[in-house]
Amino acid sequence: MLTQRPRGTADILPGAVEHWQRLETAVREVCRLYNFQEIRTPVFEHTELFARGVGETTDIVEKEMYTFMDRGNRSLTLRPEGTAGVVRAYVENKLYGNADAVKLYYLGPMFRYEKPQKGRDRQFHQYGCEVLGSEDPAVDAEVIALNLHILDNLGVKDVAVELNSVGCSVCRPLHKEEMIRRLRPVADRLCEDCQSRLERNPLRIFDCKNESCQALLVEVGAPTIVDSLCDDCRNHFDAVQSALTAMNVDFRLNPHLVRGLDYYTRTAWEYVVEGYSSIAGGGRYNSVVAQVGGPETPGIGFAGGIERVLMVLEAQSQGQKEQPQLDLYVVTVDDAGRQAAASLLQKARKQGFAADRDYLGRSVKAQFKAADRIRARYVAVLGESEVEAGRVALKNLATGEQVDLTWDDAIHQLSKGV
RNA sequence: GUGAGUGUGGCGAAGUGGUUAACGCACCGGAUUGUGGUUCCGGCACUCGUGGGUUCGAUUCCCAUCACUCACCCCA
Repeated sequence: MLTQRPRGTADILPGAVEHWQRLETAVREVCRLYNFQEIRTPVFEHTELFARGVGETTDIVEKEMYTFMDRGNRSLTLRPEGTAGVVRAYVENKLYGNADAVKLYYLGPMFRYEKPQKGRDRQFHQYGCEVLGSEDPAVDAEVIALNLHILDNLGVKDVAVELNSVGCSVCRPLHKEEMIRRLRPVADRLCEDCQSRLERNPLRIFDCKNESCQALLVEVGAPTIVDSLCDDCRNHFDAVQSALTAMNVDFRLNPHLVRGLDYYTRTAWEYVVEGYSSIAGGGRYNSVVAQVGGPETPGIGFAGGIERVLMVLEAQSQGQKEQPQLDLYVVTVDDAGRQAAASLLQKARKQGFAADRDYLGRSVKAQFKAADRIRARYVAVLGESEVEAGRVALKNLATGEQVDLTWDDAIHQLSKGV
């Protein structure tokens, strides 16, 4: 147990961490292009924030939060998602004082107490963007495009954007009522899951894989949410679509798309790759800021699952070769060589070359194999004769060429070749 | 949370109620001794997830537990 990580957590080891860094770099770079700025908020917040911000009746709040009492008897919760904390920071620091809409992004660990499976850990990681202070449909389109840009830069292929509008506080309740009115009389013919969905979130019934439920929806003529939008929402949704088209962003309408968090209004979307669960998703949330105690402020954002994006990326990029990791590997053949090695290594490193050596006293042959394994470009052989002459045998591992040089010349040589 | 499956050396993977648990890869050493990615020879390494129980005896049978995988739920 001592040597076993907690369930649903992962060690990100060398070899994998490079992929994480690449993703993080892509997020930062693309966000810069769209003039989004990074924000870092605490990993835990007052439990209340999530209860109010994410929604009391969501699965997240009802059964997935990591909640604990601290020594001061405060109820705190490890953040299950990123938006609530960002909104809290926005309100607390009065960022709404800005004339412009505030464009923020974040990156970091999130926590949900769930049964782990592929692409679903208890500590997982998201990157996400939020825009606070504008309900311009152009913002919706821009945010949708932004993540597509990130995924594209990373080389994720075949990403489809699924788009829907889930209405607002005016039209959604009406739609919900209508759904319930039509389905309640035949509720006993719905599957078990859908019977509970009917009261909580009837929209989800459209997502049920059970054919009889789908047939029942048709039979009772249940309206989709997009068909029930109020004029304002309809216009907004139309404008978002034209903006996306104008930006050359492909999307497909999915009238059944529902997002899990209660706070979404109007635009809701997901990024899906065939054969995988959605790798990112977002939505507009026009009531969250007020919900959390700030001034009535519209917001919109998305979050991407880092593990999920990397999973797709890995599956799609089989057989990509690694880059050389080391410029120089010092092979020592005897005590004289081993003693001189440190000095040669430091000289090389101070010149900006990545350099390493053997510390296990292994044979020359084994040291060469090690140099190969870590893809060193050059090997410098140091033995008594070299040390006495103040020289090294420098071998290019790719070409097999080996030359006898002074240390300075050898280090100079490192900057040449590939 | 529900259902199913899996858990043997660093990795992959055989195996049986009973003396020293195969093999492959990797790793280490050697092949006239200071040179790599091929070959040959030799070697190191396993509390058989963990804890109980049955048994003269269990890695192999039973129970529990932990972890992982898959599906559902839900989500990133």
